[in-house]
Amino acid sequence: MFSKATEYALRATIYIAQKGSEENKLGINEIAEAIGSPRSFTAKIMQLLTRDHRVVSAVRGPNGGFYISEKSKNLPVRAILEAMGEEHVLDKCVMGLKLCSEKQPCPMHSKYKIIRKQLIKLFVVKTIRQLSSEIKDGVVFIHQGKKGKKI
Amino acid sequence: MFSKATEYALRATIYIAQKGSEENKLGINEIAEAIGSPRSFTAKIMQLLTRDHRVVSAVRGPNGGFYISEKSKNLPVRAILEAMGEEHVLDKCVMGLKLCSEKQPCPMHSKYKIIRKQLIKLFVVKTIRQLSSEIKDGVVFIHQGKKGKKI
DNA sequence: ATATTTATGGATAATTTTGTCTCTAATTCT
DNA sequence: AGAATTAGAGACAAAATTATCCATAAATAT
Repeated sequence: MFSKATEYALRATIYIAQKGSEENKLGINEIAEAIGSPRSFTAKIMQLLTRDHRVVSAVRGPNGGFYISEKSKNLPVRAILEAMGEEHVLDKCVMGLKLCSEKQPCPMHSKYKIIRKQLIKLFVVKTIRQLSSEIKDGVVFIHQGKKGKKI
Repeated sequence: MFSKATEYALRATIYIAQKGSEENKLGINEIAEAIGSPRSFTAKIMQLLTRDHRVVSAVRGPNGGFYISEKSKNLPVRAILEAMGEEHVLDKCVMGLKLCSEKQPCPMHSKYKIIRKQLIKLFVVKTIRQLSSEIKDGVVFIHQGKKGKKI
């Protein structure tokens, strides 16, 4: 559904929200290890999440690291998608039609729009805070996926 | 949600199901133009859809081309995803966790599972035939999308 | 049989996404 | 002030996806 980058962003943000705080900032090494993402790539992603302090905040130097302000924790999960420039995924036509709409619906439109509506709602009503408090004990954030060639 | 390849596969299959028949096979040029996909790339995709005559059938030579048997039209849309090796997209965890489950749910699991269920159902109950009969007049299958760099 | 038409298969190229490395800038501590 | 620590930024590399090209195989028509 989302790109690897956005998956990492979701995991990193929620992990930071749960484990960190302004007093206890988390370093990129800890974050990357915790969520099972490549360190340097994750650092890049953090740059997207931190610019303009929109979602995540960062402080350099000793005892520096990443944290999420209490205010930012009230942002909807969608804010993470926005920071990653993938919020359009929620609105997209299943068949990839640019012009899919009520006026010119693709064959799946009428059925999918109901699902899309719930999907959008999920990302808008759920806040980062709510999600971070929903992490169950023993849940591993690590994902080791591999893909084979298809064509 | 899906790869470009799979989007093209969905569009091509449904287009062929609606416009073609065993008596009136459609050529790759017509198909690619109709659905707004690159010709040669679409030819590759057709190879995936036609192997073992699972979804689409193909005949070479003059008056040859692609068509979908009446039997295949009764296949669920999911069969297209399977031919493209993307059926897992329907089951995937939103956050990309390999081990996301009832036992070890990611923070979005409980809410998303309801949506996922509907998504799976949509792809299983809807047949290619049903979708092909749902194409509204004047609907353009063409999509001209562009992407910018994110990182 | 031959020419024509159409898909097939393989190699290759372009683009995008993912991932790495290194040097720099900011911050803190002593 | 200087050393240490941490994120930031840029160039670069690898891998996956998307796209193109060309020679070949199969089928038809003449």
